[in-house]
Amino acid sequence: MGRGKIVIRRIDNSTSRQVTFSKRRNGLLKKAKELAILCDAEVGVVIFSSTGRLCDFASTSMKAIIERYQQSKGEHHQLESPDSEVKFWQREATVLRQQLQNLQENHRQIMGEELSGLGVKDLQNLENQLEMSLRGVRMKKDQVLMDEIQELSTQGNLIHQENMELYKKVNAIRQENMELYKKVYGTRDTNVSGRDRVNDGLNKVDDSHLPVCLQLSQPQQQTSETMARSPNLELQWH
Amino acid sequence: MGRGKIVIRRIDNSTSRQVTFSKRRNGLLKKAKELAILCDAEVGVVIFSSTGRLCDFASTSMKAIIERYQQSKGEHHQLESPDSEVKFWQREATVLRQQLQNLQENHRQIMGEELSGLGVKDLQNLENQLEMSLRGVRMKKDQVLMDEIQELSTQGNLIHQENMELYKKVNAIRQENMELYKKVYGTRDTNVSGRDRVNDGLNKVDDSHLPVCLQLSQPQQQTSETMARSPNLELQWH
DNA sequence: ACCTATTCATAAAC
DNA sequence: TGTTTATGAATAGGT
Repeated sequence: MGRGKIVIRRIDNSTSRQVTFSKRRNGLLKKAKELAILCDAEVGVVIFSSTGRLCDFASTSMKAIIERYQQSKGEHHQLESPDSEVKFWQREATVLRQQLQNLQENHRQIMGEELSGLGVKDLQNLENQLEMSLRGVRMKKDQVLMDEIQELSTQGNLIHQENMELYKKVNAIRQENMELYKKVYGTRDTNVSGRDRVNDGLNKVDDSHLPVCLQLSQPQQQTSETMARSPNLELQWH
Repeated sequence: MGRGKIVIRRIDNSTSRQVTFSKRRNGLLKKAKELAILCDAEVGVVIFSSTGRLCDFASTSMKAIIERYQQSKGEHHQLESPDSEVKFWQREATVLRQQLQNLQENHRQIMGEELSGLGVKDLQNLENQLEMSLRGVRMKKDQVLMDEIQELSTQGNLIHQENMELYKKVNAIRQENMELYKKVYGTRDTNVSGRDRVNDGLNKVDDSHLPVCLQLSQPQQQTSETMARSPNLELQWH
C-alpha cells in the first residue's frame, strides 16, 4: 500500500519505525472502530509502542472487554471464596446482556433500521403499528405504486386476451388458407411448383396450431382514462 | 476499498454483517500483527462478534498485555480482591439492567403504550422518532413494490415480443392468403358470385393486404380505416 | 505534515 | 466459507 512493497519485518531505522508506527497505529485503531460499528462487535485494542507508550481503543469499555475476555477464556483469575458470588453476577450480566441484545434487535426493527428479512405483509403490519402511534402521513406514493401494479396487471390481462385473439386469428387465416389451397389445387389439381411454394409458405406457420404460452402483456394503446390515472410512471415496455 | 464506498454504520443485513465481520476481523488481526512486527510494538486485540464469539490476537501474551495495560492505567484491579470483582460484576449488571430498562421504556412509548408521564419535548422526540421509523419502513416497502413492478415489466417485455411474433405470423399467412387468392380469382378473372362467397369467408381478415395494427382493445373489429391510420407495426408501448 | 504512486483491503457478486 | 473482481483505502517513500 505504498510506493513499494515492503516485507513485514522489524524496521531497523528508528525514525522510519516511529513514523510507520504512527501511521499504522492510527490505521489499526480506525479499522477497529469501523469493525465495531459496522459489525456490532465489542472490540478492544491495546498497543504499546516500542518506546513504551500506551495507545488503546475500546468500543465499549476496556475494563468490560478485559473482564469478558477473561471470562471467555475461563481464566477466572483465582476464584476465591465468594467464588460462587462472582459467578452468579457474571451469569447475571450475561443474561442481561442477552436480553438487552434481543430488545435492541427488536427495537432496531421497529425503528426501521433492520428490515431486510421482512415481506410486504410484515412491513405493512409494522407500518400500521407505527401509524397507531403517529397519525396521518403521506400514503400517496404507496398508492401510486399499488395502482401501477394494478394497472400493469390489468393491462397484462388485456394483452393476454389480445394474444388469444391473435391466436384465433392465426387459426382462422390458416383455416382459410387451407380452403384456398384446396380451391387452388383441388380444382386445378397438380401444379407442382406452385404447390411446393405454397407448402413452404405454410410451413412457416405450421406450428400456429400449437398452444402459445401466453404471458402477461399490455395493450398497445392506453385509453385516455388509463393514461389519466397513471400519468407517467416511466414504465416503458421495452 | 471495495466495489463501492460504504458508510461506517451498523450493517443491517445480518448475513452481510457476518460476512463483513469475518473479512474485517481478519484484516484487523493482520494489521495488528504487522504493526507489532514492523514497529516492534506490543499489541493486543480482543474482539467479540455480535454473536458473542471471541477472537483475539496478542503479539506477546494477552495476559501480559492486560497486566501491563492495567498497570499503565494505574488500575491494578486488585486482582486478588474477590470483593472488588464481585462489585465490578454487580456494577456491570446494574448498568446493563438500567440500559435494559431504558430501552424497554422507550419501546413501550414507541408502541404507544405508556405516554402518560411525558412532556411536550418528549412527545416531540417520540414523534420525530416515529416519523423516521415510518420513513424507513416505507422506503423498504417501496423498494419491495418497485421490485415487483420490475418483475411485471420483464414479463411484459416477454409477452410483447411474443405478440410481435404472432403479428408477423399473421402477416405472413395473410400474405400467402393474398397469393392464393390471386391464384384463385386472378387467373380465372372475375367470378362475382364466387368472389363474394370467398369474401364472406375472408370477412374477418378483409384487410389482409394492409399491415396489421395490433389494436389490443378491439382486436377483431378493426376497420380498414383504422388500419390505414396506423399503417405501421409501430408498437408503441404507451 | 503533506503528496502520490502503489499496494492492499475489501464490497459485491457468485 | 472461498474465490474473483472492481474500487476505494492505506500507506511507503519522498518533500
